Amino acid sequence: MPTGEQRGGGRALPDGQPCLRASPLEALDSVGAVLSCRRGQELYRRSDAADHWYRVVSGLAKEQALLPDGRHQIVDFLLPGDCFGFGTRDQHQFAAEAVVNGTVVIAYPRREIEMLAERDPSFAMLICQLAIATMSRSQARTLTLGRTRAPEKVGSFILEMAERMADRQADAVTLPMSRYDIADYLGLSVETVSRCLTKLKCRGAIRLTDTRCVRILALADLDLG
Amino acid sequence: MPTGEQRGGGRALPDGQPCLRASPLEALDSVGAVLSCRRGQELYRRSDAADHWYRVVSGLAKEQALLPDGRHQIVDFLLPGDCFGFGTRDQHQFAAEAVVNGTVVIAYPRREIEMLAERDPSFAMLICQLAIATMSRSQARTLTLGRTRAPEKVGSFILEMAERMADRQADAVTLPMSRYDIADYLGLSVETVSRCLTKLKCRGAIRLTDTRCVRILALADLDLG
DNA sequence: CGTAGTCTTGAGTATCCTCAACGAGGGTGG
DNA sequence: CCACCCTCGTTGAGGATACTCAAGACTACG
Repeated sequence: MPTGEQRGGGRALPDGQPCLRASPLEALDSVGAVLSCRRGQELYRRSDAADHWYRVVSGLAKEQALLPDGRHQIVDFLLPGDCFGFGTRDQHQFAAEAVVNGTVVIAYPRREIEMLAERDPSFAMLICQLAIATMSRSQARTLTLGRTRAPEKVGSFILEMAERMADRQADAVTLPMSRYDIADYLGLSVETVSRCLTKLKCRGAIRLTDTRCVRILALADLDLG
Repeated sequence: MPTGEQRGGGRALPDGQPCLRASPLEALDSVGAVLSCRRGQELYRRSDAADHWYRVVSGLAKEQALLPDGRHQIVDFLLPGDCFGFGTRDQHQFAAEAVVNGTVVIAYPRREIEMLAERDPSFAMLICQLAIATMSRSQARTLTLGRTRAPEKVGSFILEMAERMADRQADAVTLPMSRYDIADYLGLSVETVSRCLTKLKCRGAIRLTDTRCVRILALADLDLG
C-alpha cells in the first residue's frame, strides 16, 4: 500500500509547515514510506487492515467517522508531528484522508514498531506517551462537544488550533481547513460556524484578516466564555 | 494520600461486580493501595498532582470536567477492570470520584509503574495498549456527542454499557448510575434523557424492568437509528 | 471567462433546554 | 413506627439554540 515519491523523511522542512515536535516514530524513518497526498486523498477507510501507523510531516490530515446516512464527524485533525492510525483492533475504526494539497505523511509498518518496542523499553514508553497524548486531546474535546454553546465551540477551536500550530505567535492562526471541516469537527452546521465567526468578530474577540486567517484580540472571550 | 481498608486486591470478587478483564496494573498490586469509597467520594480533583494511576476493582467511578459556571461533563465511566488517572502532565486534567457506594479502587504509584515499564518491555506494551484502548473509547464517543440526536445518544449509551458490563447476557443491563450522570455523560439535560427512555420504551426498542434495569428488545433501533 | 466549491446571510422550523410541578423511594430523627 | 426531608425520576409548557432550506457573493481553478 505505501507508495509515493521520496522526500525528506526527517523533521524540519524549511518550506511549508515543518514538523515542530520530535516524534518517537522518527526512529523508524528508515522503514517508513513517504506519502505525498492531494486534498481529499484517502489514507485508509473504516475497516481497512490497521497494519501501519502514520506520522504527519507537513500539511494537514483528518480522521473521521462516517454514518450510513451521510453524517460525518471529524474525530481528530492531524498536524505536522502528530501520529495516528493506531488502535486496539486489527481494523481501523475510522477513515483518514489529507485535508490540504501537498500533505506529506509517513507510513510505518506496525510490525516494525512492535518489534522495536519489544527490544527497547524507552521506545515503548515513548509510544505510550504518544497514545496518552492523543487520549488527552480526545478527552478534552468531549467537554467542548458536550457542554458548550456553538460560539464557545468555535472559540475553543480557534484557541486549540492556535496552540497546536504555534503559528509564530499564539495570537494569530491561519486555519488550513474549510468551514465544512470545522463544522464536522465541532458537531455543528457550516452555517452556524460561519455565524459564530461573524458574531465573535462583531463582539471584538477576533479579527478576520483573511477568510482563513484569524487574529485573536480578546483571549478571554474565546476561552469558554 | 492512598489510604483505605484492606480488601481482596486481586481480581474476581465473587460478590458484587467482579473485575472481568485482566489488567497490566495487577502486576503492581503489591505496591497498590486499596480504596473503598462511598458514593460521591473524590479520588482526585482537577489540578491535583497526578502521582498515582488507578484501577477499578468493583463498583463504578467517573472522570469529569467541571466548568466555572457549574456545567459539568463526564469524560468517562470507569467500570471494574478499567484503569484511569494517567495523562501527559503532572497534574490531573479532570476530577474523579466514585459513583456508587462500595466502589473499590486500587491506587498505584506512578513512579513504580514507570520503573517497571523501563525494566520490562512487555509491561510497557501492555500500558501502551491500555492508553490506546482508552483513546479508542474516547474517540468513538466524539461521534455520539457530535453527530447524533438525543434518542440516538441514549440508545448508543445503553448499547455501550451493555457491552462493557457484559451483564450475563448482552440484552439486559442494570445501569448503576443516575439519570443525572447519564445526562452529564451524553451532554443532555436530565429531562431529555428521561424523555428519550420513555420514547424508546414506547417505540418498543427497550423495556424498563426497573428504573435502572434496561432490557434491549430491538437492537437495531438503538444502534444509531 | 465559466464553473464548481466555498462562505455568508436570511427566514422558518425542529430539537432540546429551562422552568415548574408532582410522585416515588430511601434515609434520618423524633 | 411514622413523619419528614432529600434526591431521584417523570411529565408538561414555553422558549432559546441550532438546523434546514434557500439565495447570493466570493474565490480558486481549469
